Parts: sequence; C-alpha cells; structure tokens
Amino acid sequence: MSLAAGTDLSLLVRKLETIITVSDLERRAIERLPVTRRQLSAHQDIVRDGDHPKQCCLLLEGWAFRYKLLDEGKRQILSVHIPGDIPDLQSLHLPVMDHSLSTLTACTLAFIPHEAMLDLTRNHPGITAALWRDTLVDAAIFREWMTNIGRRSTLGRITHLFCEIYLKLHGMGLARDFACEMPLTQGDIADAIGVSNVHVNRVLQDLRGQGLLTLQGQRLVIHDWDALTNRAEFDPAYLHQKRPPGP
Amino acid sequence: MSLAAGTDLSLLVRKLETIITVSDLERRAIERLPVTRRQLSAHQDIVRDGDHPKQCCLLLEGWAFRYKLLDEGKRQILSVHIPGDIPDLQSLHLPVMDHSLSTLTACTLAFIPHEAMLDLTRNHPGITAALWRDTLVDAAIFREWMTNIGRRSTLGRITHLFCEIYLKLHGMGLARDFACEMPLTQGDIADAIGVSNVHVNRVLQDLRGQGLLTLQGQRLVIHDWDALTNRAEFDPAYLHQKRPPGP
DNA sequence: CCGGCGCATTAACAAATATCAGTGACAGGC
DNA sequence: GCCTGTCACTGATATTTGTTAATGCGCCGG
Repeated sequence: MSLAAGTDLSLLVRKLETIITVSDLERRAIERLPVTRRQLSAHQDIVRDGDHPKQCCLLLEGWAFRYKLLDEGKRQILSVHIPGDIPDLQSLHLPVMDHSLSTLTACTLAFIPHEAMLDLTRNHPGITAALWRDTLVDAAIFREWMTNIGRRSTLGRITHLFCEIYLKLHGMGLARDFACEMPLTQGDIADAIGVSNVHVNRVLQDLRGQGLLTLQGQRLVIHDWDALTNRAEFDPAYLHQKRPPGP
Repeated sequence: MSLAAGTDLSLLVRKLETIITVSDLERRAIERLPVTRRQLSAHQDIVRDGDHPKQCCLLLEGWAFRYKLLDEGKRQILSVHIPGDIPDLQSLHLPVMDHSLSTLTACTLAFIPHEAMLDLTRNHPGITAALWRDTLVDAAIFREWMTNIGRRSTLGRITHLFCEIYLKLHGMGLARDFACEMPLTQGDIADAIGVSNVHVNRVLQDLRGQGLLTLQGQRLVIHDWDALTNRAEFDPAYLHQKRPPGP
C-alpha cells in the first residue's frame, strides 16, 4: 500500500473501462484496494506451475507472459500481457496454477491479496461481472490462439499475433500510428505460435521482403494494416473491445 | 419449463459439485430455473459465430463441440462437450459469439434464458463463483489444448485428447474401466489437434499397432492408461477436478 | 435391394518445417 | 577492454506432415 496506490489502481479502472462502464462508487472501491508495488527485472517468474498464490498481480509497467513447460524443454507461450492486465486473475477461483507467469521485460507490478479482491467482488456485483468478463475475454483470446496455432500458415500466425498485440496496446492507449514496442524475441514468437525459432526467422524476412512490416531492435512498424490483417485473416471481434477497434 | 425441469437441472447441480460444494439453498435455486428442453439431431448448429444469444444451453444428453471456421473451409475445433456442460455460458457476459457451437451427436438440451441466469447470480454469490470458476476451467482446458497443438507430436496430441475426454466423462460418471464412447470422426480429431485427417488415420493405426488402445465403431478402449498418459505427457491437474482424478 | 454418402483407409508425391551446426553482432559485467 | 551470453541469421539435410486421388465398407432411405 502506498501513496501511489490510487494512481496504480486507476490503471485497473482504465482497463475495465475498455470493457464495461465503471461507476464512481465502483471506481472508489477499486482505488481503495490494498496493493504492494514491486519491481521485477526481465525473465523473472511471478508465479509458477503448481503454486497456490494468495494474491493477484496487476501489471503496471512492462510486459509479461504465461507459459507451460513440457518434456525436453519444449515451451508453449499461452498469452502476452501489457500494462492494465491482471494475468493471474484466474487464481482467485482456481487455487492451483496450471502454468507459469513470467516477466518478459522489466516490470512494475501491483500485488493485490485475494482476500481483498474477494471482498471487492462480494460488495460490488458490477465489478464481479467485469472481472468475470475479463477472464472470458482472456478465454476468447485463447480460442483464437488455438485457431492460430492449429489452422493458420506460419506467416498468418505471426501477422495475427502482431495484429493482436498492436490492437491490445492501442486499446490501452499505448500505441498508435501502427507502430509499437515488440520485446518478444524470435524464439518467444516461435514458442507462442508453435514453430521453431529458425522458421520464425525465415518468415519474418519474408514479411519484411514483402514490405508489410519492419521489425528492428525492439520496435514493430506495420506498413500496411489492411494487407496485414488480410494475410492474417484477422478479425478483431474476438478481443471484445468495447469501442470499435479502428487502429 | 417442464415437469422434468428439476431432473434436468439436477445434472447442472451434479456438474457444479464436481467443482464446488453446492448448498441446499443453492440447489433449490438452480432447480427453480426456467428451462426449455429441446432435441437436436447430429451436426446442427446451436449458436453461430456472430450471434447475440439470449439464453445459455445445458447439455443433457449427447455430445457437442465449439469451432471456428477460416478461409478455404479450414476448421478449428475448440472444445468437446458432454452432458452437464454449459458450452455457451460465456455468452452471459460476452454478447457476441466469436465462434460457433454445434451438436456432434443427437442431443437433448435445456435452454435457460440469460435473464434467469443473471437473476440467479445476483441472488447467489456462491453460484456466481461456481459458474465463473466453470468458465475458468474452460479456459484452463483451452490453455492445455494450445500447448497440445503447439508443442506435442501428433501421437501425443491424439492420446492427450483421448485421456482428457475419458477423464471428463469419468468425472461425470459417464465412463469407467478405461472405455468410453468416442463419436469424433478422424476428421473431427484432425480439426481438434491441428493436423490433416489422413495423418490422424496414420497415427491411429500406429497407436493400435502398439496395443495402446482400440478404436472401433464409436467406442474407445484404453488398454494401458499409464503408458498412454506417458506418451501424452498428460497431467490432469489442468482439469481442476475437485476429487483426485484417479480413473 | 439398390444407390448414395460419409467415413476409414491407402499410396505416391509434394511441401512445409524441424534439426543441426554453425557465424557474427551486440550488450553487460568484471 | 575482454569475456560471455543472447540473439539474429544462414545453409544443408532430415522429418514430418499435407495433398491428391482412389478404394472399399457399412448404413440409410427410397
């Protein structure tokens, strides 16, 4: 808990507002939540497969991702998270983690005790519905990823991932003009879309060669949004964003 | 609404009991829900991508599945549902369907108006939590499927799918002795695990050749559960079943 | 009883993708 | 300023998987 708590939690309010309308009463209840701020460097696990967490975390700054590890070091990345997300909200009702959550870049996190979140939901059915809905959007994104991994070409998978990340950032006001940060390495992208890192490299070169996008350092620039969404068969409906998702 | 409504809805209670403990008060509230029973034959859409449903359906008899369609007829199956499931519960908070729901076999369904479900959740926070949790388990299964499709061998994917289905049926008392119905065609399996139907055929023959399972007509018999779960790298934790999942 | 249809199966071949084995650029720690 | 590790990138080769096309079987309706 800190002086900045109100500020930290206003990010959560902003996130919920991309999904529902938040009343003043609800806003105040949210901003009264006890939070513990913590800084983590890149590639630190926040919760691990098998853990029984007693708190959720709100991502304030930086990127995080969820993943599962299989035999022989195979890894599947399950989701990518940006400021405003609560990547382990599900732990509120599923006591045992079935996957891990890790920082991708250096992050600032606000930890909120489950106790406090459950109190909040007990007293504010509207917030309960909003948080429930947030986990449902999460699931909708999983469904789209399944489709991406199972049924699209590698080129389609990569472009679809980029379109999604750009729109998520844009929805939180963190990107515009078809450019954004892209801290995922080629190996991360590979583990997110179910191919090898070598193949990601080759397809990225193809995409660059076609002039569809630039990916340099940690920065993605999309040169032709319409062409890209076509290649990806990208339809943003699954993101269930409140406002019409014009980038 | 019908005389059989109480009976129909006791299936929902049984389902929730595999996940939480249901009080008598809650049980009575559930059994008071207004339901419309309907029979559908195999391969009928229940809700379609883009629809704005005004009700949820409880699956009473038969199997259903969710799917997305892509260009050129590609299809990704997202989940398989058995009696006790509410496959479109998410429509309670996500007004627009981002995928379709269809019967796999002939089905009996109980439709419950959103209005009535929302009333139920307003008056029974415990049920809200249970339903929310049910959608979270749904999402946990999506995560496992993503991993399955993205990072396992075709043989692993098929065996993993079979292990999951068997345990889900077992959890609802619909299967024992390592045998169960399996109405999925090879083409359905292919669309669930992201490979071609021809390849599914080849790998199934391999599995039969190894004596791990029998798949004849519409019936699956698992000959060596331990060997199968090993091949699949199957860990049932992600199903979040209340009781320890010994088959 | 026949015809049609969906499903399982097969083979031959083509395409996509993984694997392996590197190279070089760059950044951070000491 | 050097060492070390990570990351992007490359080429050769091996595997896996998809595609296409054809066959046969069993079931259902007329």
